[in-house]
Amino acid sequence: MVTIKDVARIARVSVATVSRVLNDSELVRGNTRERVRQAALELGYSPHGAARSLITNRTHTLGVLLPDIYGEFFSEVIRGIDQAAQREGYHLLVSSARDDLESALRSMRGRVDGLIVMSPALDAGASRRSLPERFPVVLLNCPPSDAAYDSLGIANFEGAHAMVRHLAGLGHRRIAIIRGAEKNFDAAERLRGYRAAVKQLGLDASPGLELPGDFSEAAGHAAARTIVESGLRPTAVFAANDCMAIGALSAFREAGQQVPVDIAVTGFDDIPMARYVEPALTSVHVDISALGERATAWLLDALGEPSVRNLRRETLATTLVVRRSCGAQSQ
Amino acid sequence: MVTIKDVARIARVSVATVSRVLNDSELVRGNTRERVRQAALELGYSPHGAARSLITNRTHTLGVLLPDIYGEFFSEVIRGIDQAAQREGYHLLVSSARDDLESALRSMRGRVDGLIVMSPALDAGASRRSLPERFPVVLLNCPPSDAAYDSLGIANFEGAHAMVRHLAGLGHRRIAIIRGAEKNFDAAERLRGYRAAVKQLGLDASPGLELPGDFSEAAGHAAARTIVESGLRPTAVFAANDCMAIGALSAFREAGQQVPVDIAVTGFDDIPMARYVEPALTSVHVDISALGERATAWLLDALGEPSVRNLRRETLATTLVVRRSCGAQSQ
DNA sequence: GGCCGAAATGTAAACGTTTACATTGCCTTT
DNA sequence: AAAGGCAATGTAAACGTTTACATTTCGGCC
Repeated sequence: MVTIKDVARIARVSVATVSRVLNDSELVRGNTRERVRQAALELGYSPHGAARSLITNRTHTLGVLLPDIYGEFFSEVIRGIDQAAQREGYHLLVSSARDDLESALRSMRGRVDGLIVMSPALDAGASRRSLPERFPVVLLNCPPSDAAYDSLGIANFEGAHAMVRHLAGLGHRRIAIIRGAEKNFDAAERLRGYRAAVKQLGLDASPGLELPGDFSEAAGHAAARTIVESGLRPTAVFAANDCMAIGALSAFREAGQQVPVDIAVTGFDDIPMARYVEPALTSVHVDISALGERATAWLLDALGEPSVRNLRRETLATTLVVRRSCGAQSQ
Repeated sequence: MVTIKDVARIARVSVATVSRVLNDSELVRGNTRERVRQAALELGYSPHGAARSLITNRTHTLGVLLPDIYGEFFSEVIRGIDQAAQREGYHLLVSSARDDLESALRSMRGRVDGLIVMSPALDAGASRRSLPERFPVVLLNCPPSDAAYDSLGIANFEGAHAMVRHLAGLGHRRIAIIRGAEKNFDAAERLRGYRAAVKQLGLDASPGLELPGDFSEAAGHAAARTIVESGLRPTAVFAANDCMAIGALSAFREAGQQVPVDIAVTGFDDIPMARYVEPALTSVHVDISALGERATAWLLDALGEPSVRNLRRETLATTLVVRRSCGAQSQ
């Protein structure tokens, strides 16, 4: 392994000079600068990241902690993060730590300059305590907490509320919801938005209309079957995410129910697939990659000025995307 | 920042002993072991990754270099990698380096123990030369090269060949192909498979039946329009990936052509979306996450025994998935 | 020509670990 | 009781950088 010493030897200078050249210091003569550059190139030298990190206390790496690496959502969010990070020359240390956030966090110490943590579990308070005190962290889609971290999320409540309003506007009075995962913050917020709208608009509010789910396609399928077999007879079904909506679509098709004629179905997230299913799915659009980009921007910001800053807390707006599955005429 | 020295001081032992405890060395008495554990816990100590890497020359991190972080393919492959890596306690340093593989590689020096590189560009020979000589690397979906690296890919040729055979078996004689990106290895192989099958089965082989594409949905849409407007009149269209097939589906629908009655459409990759489009897409299934898992397994293997091993080279089999878009009765 | 200050370069400490080697203490053996 | 051996612990060097500080070089000025 070729080190800075080798370069120094070849260029006939001290290691300090080599280091200076490589870090674009001003105080080295053009002459020697060239000699060093040449030597480095010749030897195919590139500095040892760990050694550099040790002394500078900077890794130029951002840690990304996700509950699970799965599906389109993850893909999009990490794309946004990567884009923003790469622009500033930062690397990404990615880890899916559904089971053990704590240990994942520990093992990232001394490896990253900051963290983007997505842990929508409602009871994650404990693991969050294991974050170092004054370490730059941005929370993604996390329940609001007393913790002193920047926090970024999406407008779950408002999105769900808007969706129910939209359905009500189409004349629906009995709207069922397929709930998201238990203990999931996003799921809880969407449910809250649903309930608020139902109450506000004076819609039918039987507890039976709230079906359990866990964000999986299978759960959507099961919920739709329950609806078909029970006597609930809702005229519309709002699934807490698109996957479940898609599962519901196929269940209804199997049961011989026509969507949207017999029953309207809508989702949440507007994943790319939503526009391709049959019928195309009405959903709540979330700009997922923007979420990642923004989180990264914040984090890099915080890295720049590690002084005490006031907490940032923001909720990204959502927009209703009307397609055929809800039965509205507008395409 | 709490270091090993602090722990040593609190536990009233030397740093060596602390280190030994933390690395599960046998030669420390249960008594002191407990004292150290206690102190570490109390202080919330966790070892500094960079410092550790510097001395051990191990980072416990795998580098993942992708041409682009985009869409389902990436998501799946990285999921496979992550799964396998996590099992062995390895981290993932992910980077999308479409533009500058070279610099991405350099900046990973001293940060990773091995690399998984996916660079399907046909002219990537140059950048590959910038890989350190005897460094563990697994190439993914790369053109075969003289380079001395393990290489893992998918059976593009065979998959395309099988698809054309399948279509021919349904009675099609004029089968068009929407080609993948120029200079892309996978694309070239799929084209080769198409041509071989066409020739072997004595199908119509007009050059006009080979339409340009770049793996994007838009390209598929454009190609389908060309087909509709030209006098080519193929009875089946084989798109080199599912995205393009989906684009073609929508173009045909807009043109009032019924799939599969008027024209059959098939794809490649079998992304999750394929089964949800209307009509469900016949495709060539590739187990993408298995690709990632296997690559990781190889890499970890190589890390274990850095002696001279013979090169591994493997091609993952594909399977035909018949759905409605090709017009076969079998569901 | 000697001196001064600035510019260029060198020297060595520091970063937080691991680990080879040295030291200590204790038990067994004679 | 002395010697020897082994288990437990300590000491310090090493890893490859960066950087504060020391030293050298050099040009210009008197």
